[in-house]
Amino acid sequence: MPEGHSVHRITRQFERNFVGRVVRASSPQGRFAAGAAELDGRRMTDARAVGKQMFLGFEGDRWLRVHLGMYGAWDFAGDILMDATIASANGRMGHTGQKGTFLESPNPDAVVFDTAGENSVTSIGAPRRTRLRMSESEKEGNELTTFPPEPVGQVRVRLLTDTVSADLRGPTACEVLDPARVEAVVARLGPDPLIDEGKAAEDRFAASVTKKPTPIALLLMDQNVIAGIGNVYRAELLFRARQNPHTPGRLVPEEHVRHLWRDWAKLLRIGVETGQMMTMDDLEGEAYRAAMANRADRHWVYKREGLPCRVCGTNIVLEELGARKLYWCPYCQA
DNA sequence: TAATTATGACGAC
DNA sequence: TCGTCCTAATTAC
Repeated sequence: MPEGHSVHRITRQFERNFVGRVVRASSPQGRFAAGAAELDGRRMTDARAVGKQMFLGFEGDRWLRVHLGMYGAWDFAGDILMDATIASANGRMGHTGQKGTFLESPNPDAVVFDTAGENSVTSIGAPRRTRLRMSESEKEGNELTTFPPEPVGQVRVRLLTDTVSADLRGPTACEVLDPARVEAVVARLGPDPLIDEGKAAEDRFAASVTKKPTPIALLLMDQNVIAGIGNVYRAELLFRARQNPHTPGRLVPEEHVRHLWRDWAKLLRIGVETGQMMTMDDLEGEAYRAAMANRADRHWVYKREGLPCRVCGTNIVLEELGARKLYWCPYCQA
């Protein structure tokens, strides 16, 4: 699945191309006909991500909650605005803030057009007529000859403006909620470093981990403990911390726990900026370029079972833990 | 053409 | 711990 970084990127795509516009909603597949009818004709007012959850806000206090699950995807087509500036979220209050609620707080994913400031990375530029699939990675599709394109396959929801369409397929969750139910979903999630900044969020994560007997590898995947981490980032974060995956949370040194939080915040930002799950950011020069170019060279341990560890040469181990694959180096992470 | 796989999550035992 | 749900791309036969 799209881990946290992709959901934040998709949210920004909606921010750029849908927020502020009147949206036609339909369910070509038919399985979301009632929900689509409820949204149809309303203006989209907001687009937010927390962990792997995305919330699209519409006039009249309607929210579309989407979770892509293992293989969900959004297909955008039309004259698409691409490559937004990464918003700086300094000082924003997140959902673990002391006052207010998630929906009342400023949207940390809001695109900031700061042409003069030092946070400005790229300009938006003109829309480009194309197709773009956004899932765990992003890729452009065939040339777009007619707009809107004919729906292909199992399209649960199609959202459509004058210029852009977005087709949702394969979601594990897709439902219309009122604000109270959005708050309830968000309240159950652990902190997300892009929403919950500062020491309070780190403290909350540390407190949650250091009192549990559960292996740290399972805690990192528990969305109630920390939001947005999936199987790739889990394996890579543990290797980067040289942390044994099986150590119970309460026995992991608190400094390691805090390191994991900060490292996740770092990798998440890199992921949102680049659209790649780049977990070997410490590499330099040619090694970095090779890692960016070749997916197989991009990770320390993920999907490298049986291959020698990049640090010590010991074979990377694959084991099942909680019905998911866990990759780790038994020597470096002893 | 069929089997396999996937970067989730939930509910029933 | 298991079964279940969601879909498409890739691989095997």
